[in-house]
Amino acid sequence: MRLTTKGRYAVTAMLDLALHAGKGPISLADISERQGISLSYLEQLFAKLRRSELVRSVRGPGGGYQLSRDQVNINVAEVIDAVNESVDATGCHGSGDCQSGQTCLTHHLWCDLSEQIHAFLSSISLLDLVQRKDVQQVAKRQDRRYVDQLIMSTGEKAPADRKAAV
Amino acid sequence: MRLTTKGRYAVTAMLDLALHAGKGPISLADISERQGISLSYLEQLFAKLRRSELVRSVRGPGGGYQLSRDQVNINVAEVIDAVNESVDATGCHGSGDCQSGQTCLTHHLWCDLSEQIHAFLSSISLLDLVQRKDVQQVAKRQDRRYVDQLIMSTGEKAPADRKAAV
DNA sequence: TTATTAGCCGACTATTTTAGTAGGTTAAAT
DNA sequence: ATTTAACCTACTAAAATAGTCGGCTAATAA
Ligand code: FES
Ligand code: FES
Repeated sequence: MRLTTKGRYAVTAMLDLALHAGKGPISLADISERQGISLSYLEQLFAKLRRSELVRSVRGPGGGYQLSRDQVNINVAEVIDAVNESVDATGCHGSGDCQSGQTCLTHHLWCDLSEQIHAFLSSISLLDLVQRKDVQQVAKRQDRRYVDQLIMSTGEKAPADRKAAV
Repeated sequence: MRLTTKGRYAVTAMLDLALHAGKGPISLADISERQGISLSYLEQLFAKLRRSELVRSVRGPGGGYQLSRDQVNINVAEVIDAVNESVDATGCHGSGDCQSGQTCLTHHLWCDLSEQIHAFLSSISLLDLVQRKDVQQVAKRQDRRYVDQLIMSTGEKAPADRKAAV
């Protein structure tokens, strides 16, 4: 079992998509900027998310990604699973044969744990996350920061005027 | 967050110790044999388990390891923790600053998950495991196999007589 | 006393995974 | 025609995993 940045990035990116839904496709460059994730790495993750049919892509200018299902119908467990980070805690992947073909002493414990984690993560939908106060706060901060950077790069306003400009 | 063979081995070995408690110290060679874990690797794991004061060692012939506390007072979470496999699912180790010093979008989700896993694993004591039917069955099989091998290596009985010999 | 047992300790290593980078191709819009 | 942004393959540095190897020390038993 493992849960590293790969799975965390995937969930974060999907949540970013959910938060900015209804404004047309979101480009990976935007997500990269807002969430601080390398663009090329995001591309790899989204290739997997697309293969798992969790997102739809639109090519060309103004293109990007959209959730392929309703937010309430996508849960955290399947996002993590899509990028090959299994939520499985057993060493035998459930088959009960990790000790030279036979069941090891702790197999059932790991099965129970896997079930526990899976039940928890699959009970949480993207909509649940979008509606959380703490998520909304962070999202607000990120959007402000993002707009700031856009203005900075266009580059005609002094830092003190930034907030007024928005 | 990670849960690999390191943590699984540690729990398995500790459970082996619990199952054979009351028969004096258990040598790592015995555990290695029964559980199919490399002896040298076990030594490394037990060095950590000893530092965390989960086991006591007895040196010399007839020596080995014993649980340093009652089975009911050792839980799975602390065993995993002792071998440096954190049960923490966050990327910031709880400090909430993984996105260049600020809290990332999914921080609270991973905190919740960590809490969930920790609550589950710390609610299970070695005694709980020892009392499980499935554990007892596997333990029985392993003990039989182990005795078989002892006889084989002493080597004076034909395979057909093995069971009678015990 | 001497051999054996079994814990203790440090260093070394092959393999795998992670977290990326780099460089290009293709489809759609302006 | 140019730009945008998805798409794709291959490569890579660094870290972690799952060990191995060799030697040392304390305690017991012959
Ligand atoms: S973890 Fe399933 S048999 Fe060991
Ligand atoms: S996981 Fe804690 S801040 Fe990102």
